[in-house]
Amino acid sequence: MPSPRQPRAARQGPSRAAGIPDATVARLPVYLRALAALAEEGVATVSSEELAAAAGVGSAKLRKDLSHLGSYGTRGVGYDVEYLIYQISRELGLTQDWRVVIVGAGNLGHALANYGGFASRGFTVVAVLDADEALIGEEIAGIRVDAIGQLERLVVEERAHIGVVATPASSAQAVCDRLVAAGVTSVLNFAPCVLDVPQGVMVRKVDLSTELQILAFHEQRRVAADLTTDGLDAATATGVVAGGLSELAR
Amino acid sequence: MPSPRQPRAARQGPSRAAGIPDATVARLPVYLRALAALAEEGVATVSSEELAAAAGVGSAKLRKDLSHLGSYGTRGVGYDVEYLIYQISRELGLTQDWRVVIVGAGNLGHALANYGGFASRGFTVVAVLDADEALIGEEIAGIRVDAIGQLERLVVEERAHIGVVATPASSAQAVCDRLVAAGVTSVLNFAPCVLDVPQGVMVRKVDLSTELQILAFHEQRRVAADLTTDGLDAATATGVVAGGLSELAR
DNA sequence: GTGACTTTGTGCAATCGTTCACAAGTCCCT
DNA sequence: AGGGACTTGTGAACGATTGCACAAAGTCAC
Repeated sequence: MPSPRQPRAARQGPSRAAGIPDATVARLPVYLRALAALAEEGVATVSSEELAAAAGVGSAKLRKDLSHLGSYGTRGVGYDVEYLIYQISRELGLTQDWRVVIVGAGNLGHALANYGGFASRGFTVVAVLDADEALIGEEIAGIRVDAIGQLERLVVEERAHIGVVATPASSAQAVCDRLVAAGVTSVLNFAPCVLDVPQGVMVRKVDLSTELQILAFHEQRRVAADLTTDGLDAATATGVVAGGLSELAR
Repeated sequence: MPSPRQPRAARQGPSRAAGIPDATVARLPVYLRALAALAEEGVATVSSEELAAAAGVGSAKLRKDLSHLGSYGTRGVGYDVEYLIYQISRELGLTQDWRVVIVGAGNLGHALANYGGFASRGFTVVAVLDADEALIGEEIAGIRVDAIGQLERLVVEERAHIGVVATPASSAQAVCDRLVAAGVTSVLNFAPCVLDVPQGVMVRKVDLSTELQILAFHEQRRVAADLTTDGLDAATATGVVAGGLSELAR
């Protein structure tokens, strides 16, 4: 049997459909935030060097990223802050309002619903849902917590685009399925699990535990390197690590 | 050939020092979680195909990732679940306990301190700090909230490795500086801003707002595509987009 | 022990992303 | 008006990551 064709389903990768690389898209919000801070200070124009420093990237990368949107800078001068804010916002789709449903009103759901950044840039929380009777009726950030049973009705009535899953992992997939069935096409998942979705639905995951584990990896690596300090370079550290592995190589 | 040696620049990128690519490290926690779920179900061995499906990646990628840790599989059979859990845990540094300080006991700090995933895998919250007098003394998940003034003392006394910044953006940089000065070498930043740290300190950012904006980009892209391909199936979306854009067209 | 079957580990090629280096504009000063 | 200083936008080199295809290495049935 020659290569059992992958059923193409549940493919995370969404879109080189239009010419903006995913890596660039992921950085645009950072630029936008840096620009907003500059605008706040009354700065009218920035060079790629300055903006890059504020965003924590290299200037060449920043210029290439922005070049994917168009030629919005002026040579010899830099970028007009307000104009660039507008262009990036437009590209990201922040000029329209996106309606968000949050499922799960536990600690995390509370934090999310109260998060100021939501409203600030075109995102409106239209519903907060939970399965726990005790939470239903509570008001979070001016929004009443509804029963999970209202999910389908609210998604349709409120024409929600984005669903936020802030439930325990055990119910995340079921909640996600219901969100998608009701018409949600983008899901932001805070539950520590992989969500299966039909082709065409976009999922992004925010995972505290994963981030901590990545930090732990680098901490451990640092400690291993420290053991070999005093004039020894990284090559030696590599040796030490390899030695650690060899302990189990047989 | 003059061989233009890279000057070992103080890049953010920390570590090709040892052979594990960053992209692989970022996926190891996902594999670990999938493996834990399998172990829970009593599964003893998995093939790369099965594990890859559970983790949402391709099987070739998974095998290449695991090959960076060593040869822990058995050809013709697959991977022993328990053994692989142990190996990945060890590589990630989860076999030792990492002490975590959380700064900010607002909504997010509460959620983080209560997050079960912390304790489950080698992470111990040793302190929760806040500047708000009203919160000090409160107990979250069995830990008393201390005043921000205790930061330096607690980091040193508790020998904390990792700092979690869950404060407003306005105080994030100051808090981060104090954490680093006190001896923290890894920072997990939830505040919506870029943190400057000295060379050698690792920062990772978790940013809700960024994730939402990335989703918005793809939503917008999808809607635009629907306009060209589909007929008037998504009449509502059509109206919304046209309206949203026209509002800014002048 | 043998042969059929399964699955890993990996060289290779293609793709994707980053960095360098510089021509082409723009502004300012004289 | 012209020259010098500065900055963008981008071709090209480089490096990292992904996906393919298959030999090597094991298991299982008999």
